[in-house]
Amino acid sequence: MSATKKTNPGEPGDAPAANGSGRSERRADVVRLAGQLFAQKGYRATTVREIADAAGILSGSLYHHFDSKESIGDEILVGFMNEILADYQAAVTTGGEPRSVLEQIVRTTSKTLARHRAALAMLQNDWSYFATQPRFDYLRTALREVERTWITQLERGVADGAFRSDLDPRLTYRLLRDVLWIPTVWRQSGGYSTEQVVDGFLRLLFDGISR
Amino acid sequence: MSATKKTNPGEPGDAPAANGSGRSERRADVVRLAGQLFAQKGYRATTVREIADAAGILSGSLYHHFDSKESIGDEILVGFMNEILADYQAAVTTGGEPRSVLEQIVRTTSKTLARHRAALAMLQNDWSYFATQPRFDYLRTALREVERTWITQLERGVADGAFRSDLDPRLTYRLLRDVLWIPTVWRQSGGYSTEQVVDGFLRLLFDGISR
Amino acid sequence: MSATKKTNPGEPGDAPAANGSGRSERRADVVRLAGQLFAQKGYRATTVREIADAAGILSGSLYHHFDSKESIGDEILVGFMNEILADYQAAVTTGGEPRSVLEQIVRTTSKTLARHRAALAMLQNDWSYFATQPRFDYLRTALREVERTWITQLERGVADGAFRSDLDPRLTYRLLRDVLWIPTVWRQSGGYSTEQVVDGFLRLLFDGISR
Amino acid sequence: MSATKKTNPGEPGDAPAANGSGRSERRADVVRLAGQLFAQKGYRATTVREIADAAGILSGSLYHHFDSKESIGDEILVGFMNEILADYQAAVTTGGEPRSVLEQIVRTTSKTLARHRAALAMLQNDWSYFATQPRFDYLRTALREVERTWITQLERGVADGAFRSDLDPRLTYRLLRDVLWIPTVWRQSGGYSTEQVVDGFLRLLFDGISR
DNA sequence: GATGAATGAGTCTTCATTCAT
DNA sequence: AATGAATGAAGACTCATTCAT
Repeated sequence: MSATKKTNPGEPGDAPAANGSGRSERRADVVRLAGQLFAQKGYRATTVREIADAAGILSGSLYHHFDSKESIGDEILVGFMNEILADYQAAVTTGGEPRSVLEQIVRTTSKTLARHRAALAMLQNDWSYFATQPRFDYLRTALREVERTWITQLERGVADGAFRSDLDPRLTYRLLRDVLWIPTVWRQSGGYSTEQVVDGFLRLLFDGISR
Repeated sequence: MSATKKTNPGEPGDAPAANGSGRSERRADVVRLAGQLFAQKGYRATTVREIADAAGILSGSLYHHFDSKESIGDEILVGFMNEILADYQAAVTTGGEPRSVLEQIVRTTSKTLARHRAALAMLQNDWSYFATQPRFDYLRTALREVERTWITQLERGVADGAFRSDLDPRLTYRLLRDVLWIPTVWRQSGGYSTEQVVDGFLRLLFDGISR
Repeated sequence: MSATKKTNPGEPGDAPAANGSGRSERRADVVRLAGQLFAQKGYRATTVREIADAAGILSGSLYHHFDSKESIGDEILVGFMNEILADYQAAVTTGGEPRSVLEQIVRTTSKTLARHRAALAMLQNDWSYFATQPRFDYLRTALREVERTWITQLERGVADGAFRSDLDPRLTYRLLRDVLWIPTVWRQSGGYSTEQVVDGFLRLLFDGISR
Repeated sequence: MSATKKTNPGEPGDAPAANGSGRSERRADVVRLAGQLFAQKGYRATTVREIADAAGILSGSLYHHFDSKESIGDEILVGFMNEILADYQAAVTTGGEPRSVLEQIVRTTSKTLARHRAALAMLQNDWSYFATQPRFDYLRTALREVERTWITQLERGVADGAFRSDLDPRLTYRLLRDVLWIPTVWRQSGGYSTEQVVDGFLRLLFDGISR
């Protein structure tokens, strides 16, 4: 969607012989390193100097690869969001029953979330920042899509009798939402495997804690 | 606990021209105003100049009332945390059944949270900052206390057969935790009254979404 | 028109007792000093550090008085342009004959130009910069006004027979324009008094060099 | 005069795989492209990266052809100045009457100016820069030569009665100078042909605007 | 001839804080 | 209590230039 790549001056495909994998190892290195720092200290609290230090170069040299700190953040977030949206679409496309659609969503996104801890941490720590930057509009768009999907499935479930008839889909999603996104659960699972966490969550979601 | 009051050394409360009412209206004013700003834009993203502007004074003049920006944040958070802890202790002291203890916790803290939106927003937006500052250790302490209480009550409920026997108290708390704190739910309830939100949450907690 | 004044937080007139002359001596000092530097080395080539050094403060301290380097430049240029426009309007308002209107314009603006050497130098050295900055739109607006005035007076003169009938007002203004603005003439007159320069110019303008 | 060519030491013009046509097409290309950029945005405001982009290479590769950005500017200005000086010398060498010498100067240099718009724009936009760089001393030297010529011819004209006896040659040249150099007139003539501009200028110069 | 990565000095700007008045 | 001026350290970013490949 966004993600400034700082494309080479020439036209794409201009390089004599393509370099297989990706633009540059260094570049990918920097993104990964920056992601770790962003996750630890937050996006805003991380300085470009720290990123450069981690990469073993001078801060000015970062701008050889990216045209701003935002571009780095953007690159991390775009990749993450696209995968999440794909997870949702895949689950919906199955056309399964509401309960199985939601279950698939939780199971697949939990894997995606685990692979993108940096992005997750950034969203939690610096949401108030990203939310105001036009460049990151796609985040809000994606979140709306996620909300729509949940509400739709909850509504279907209420309609076909799978879920409680007194369930308020919108309110329920609001209550759930934060559990879906909050990193602490998915990040440091504190001794629990991802499986366990997911199963626990699904049980809680469908049945609550009562016997 | 913390909260630097900048009391003139040795003579608490006897300002030359003290005005009956309290320490200082100005001071309370500033804290309230700062809280609003912190809630809107986050603690770190709010500058002392903005706080001063809101109070109608110059930024340097703030240092007459507080010895640092941290002191203001501290004041806001200490008050909040103390009330929350009191809520928990009150609920536990009743000695009621686990389910009713948890219900009371949810019902009373929801009111406290509503009264301290600024603190709540600060914790969400700038947790990564407060978590690293020794001065704010009491936040982590309080959170541990909260966790201990939930786990204890969940364990009691499993033991006495009120909750599912396969319930993992620690994991369940982790899953729940974020819902307890995340402001979005309690803040702008989007058309729902606090009552409705609390009832919805309790229903979800105890019974899940299935019919 | 523009010129960010960095107005005090409170409402205007909020100060207990007005401080006679102007906002601040320091501020005026900085503007003057900056003007000198801008005139010598150009606006872009002058760094805020140099300005601060000249004022005997640190570069960051400049931002107590101005909110950007541009604001300083703006302040210098706005004052200049307003005076120039006033000169033109005054001359036109007399309703005199074209020749006398133009003569008055040259005579009064020459004095204004002498008083605003910094602005003049900035316009010459960094026109290509100011011309592209939306903030400085008023410069282009003012220049259009000046052009309109000259062309109008030249047309009137051709019409009433005071000027050559084969005179092309627009082309003539274009040829003249630069003489009107270029600092070198008005700045270091190299031994000539301003009077002499103005008289020489008017003679050249009206009669050329031929006998 | 100046203009670093980066000739391989000692062996001018015998590049290993020299290609009949000239030193290098690339090199000439870059100079032309750079000239366009300099003319548009000014010399200092143009970055080497922009020049390289325009040439379809990376900025580092420019240093294969030139040893600095200055060298490129130098190359452009030297060529221009040499032609201008040649124009002046040719006109003077005719030994014609002052009026015809000046007329020839205006007519021939106007063509040269039209061919070197980039150089002209650079001198206007960045004169304050070139004027301080020792490397560009030749610019000032050339300008002095031009001044000397005009003053000499004006003096001759006053002496032989062709020009007004009260004409001050030095002052007159100062007034005229800027018209001679300022690009706006010669560059975008706004609907006028170069012929028209030159004729207009000569008429203004010799006869002024009065009837 | 060109690439791509890096340098290093410098740019404007921000902001919590201090302090004489 | 408050002002107004200043500090100083840090922030993101720019750009001409170098150089191994």
